[in-house]
Amino acid sequence: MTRSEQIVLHWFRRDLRLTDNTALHFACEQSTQVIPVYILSTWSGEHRFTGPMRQDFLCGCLKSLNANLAAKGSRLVLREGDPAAALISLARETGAKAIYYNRDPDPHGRLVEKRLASEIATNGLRSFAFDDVTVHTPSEVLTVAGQPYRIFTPYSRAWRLVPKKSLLPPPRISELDSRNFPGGKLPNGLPLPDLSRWALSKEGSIIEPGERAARRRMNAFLSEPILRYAQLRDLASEEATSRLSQDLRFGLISPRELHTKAVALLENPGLDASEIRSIQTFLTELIWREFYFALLWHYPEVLEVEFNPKFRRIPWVTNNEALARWKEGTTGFPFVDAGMRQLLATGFMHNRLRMITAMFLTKDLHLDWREGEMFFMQKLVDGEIASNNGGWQWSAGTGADAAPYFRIQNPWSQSSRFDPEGRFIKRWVPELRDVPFASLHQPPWNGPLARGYPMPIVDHAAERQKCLDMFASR
DNA sequence: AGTCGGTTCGG
DNA sequence: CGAACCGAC
Repeated sequence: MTRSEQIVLHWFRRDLRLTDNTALHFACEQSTQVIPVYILSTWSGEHRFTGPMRQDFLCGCLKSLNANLAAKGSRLVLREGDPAAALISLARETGAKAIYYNRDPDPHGRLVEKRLASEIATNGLRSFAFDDVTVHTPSEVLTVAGQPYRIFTPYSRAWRLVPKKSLLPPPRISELDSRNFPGGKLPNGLPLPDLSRWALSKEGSIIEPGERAARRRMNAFLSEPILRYAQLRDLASEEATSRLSQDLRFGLISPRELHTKAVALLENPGLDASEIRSIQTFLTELIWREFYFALLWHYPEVLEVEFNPKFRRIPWVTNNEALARWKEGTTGFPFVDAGMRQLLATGFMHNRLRMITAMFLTKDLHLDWREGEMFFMQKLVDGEIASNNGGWQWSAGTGADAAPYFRIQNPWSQSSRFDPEGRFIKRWVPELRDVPFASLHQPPWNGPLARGYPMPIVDHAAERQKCLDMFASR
């Protein structure tokens, strides 16, 4: 394509940033005018895969993206409905000849791209798609036989050996100025959305959205906490995780940039062994994210069934009362309830608590992991289909390289290991504020722990045994 | 990215 | 008699 007088669209999707954005970079490089567009969804009320917290974060990100574009002399053009139809009609209105976008590797994203590709061909338009959501695409990390990996450790070994692309140059003024983003000439669009668009209302308060806040979090984490990540990340009351999951989910930061910067820290000669181990532990977490994207790419059926065919006939129980108690955080297991209430109040849950609450749902209550998977998607700001499914199947013991079914976390001993003084529990379950912390780590033998706090809904030791029997008989 | 129940070992 | 270790699930 020649650069002269070429108008193109950049379709923003889950890449809500200007920095190191692959499709946006090439759109700017290969055209003279880039029209930035985002297509809003039109559903209303309940949604299987999202909810108010994540939609609210999205609204904040769009507002921030619009402001960042305005600083370059442009603005975000918002349209709605079927992306293929909306993009084609916007291209027709503006005389754009091509649509640039970053691929969304989840099944829904792939479907939309397929429709766009087929409709675009009959409209005299071109599209240019780029890989941007992960450091490596699923097809870049395969066994020597060309098969997808099904076990994490060999996957991660192969992943590390794949050559890494270099980062895109920081955007030059000329690529992002008003010649590329001609604000005055942009077509009209919808106003920036708020939750009323989907007939939702907000409950609780979420982390700050937008590229600037995300970059601040990334730089803060890389400047120091990453060096203690291995020792502290599992402690519930230490805020020692990276807190970057929602930023990767919405593409507020580039996974390549995060990876490159973390690897660069390893070159620092002043590091001691535990600091090196911490950086490597964090890199391993990034690779888990890539592993789950690859699994969902190669095995999209995991959204419906257990990855491991051996466990597709587990008789998961239906118990609406128990499910409701789990959802609202009133199971009588302090650590489980604290995690669930953190989720309800903030749209976030500490990773250790995600495992514990998930194992509690599947191994203590014997409820279907798909119920928990859906609930997490509806509540989590960082809800990512691939990682969420991978995590749930891991916890349920049904997944690729999952926890063996007999590895069952004990919610009482987990809290004594990872919240010894009960600080996390007391923060999120205020009824328990005055309970001596030692009492939080064992089943109460003497009536409720506190007024207004329920007795445990099940006996962990007994349910653990039931679970072992249920799986062993498969 | 387990827990449990059993055994061994040292004070 | 508790901590450390070990195999089984």
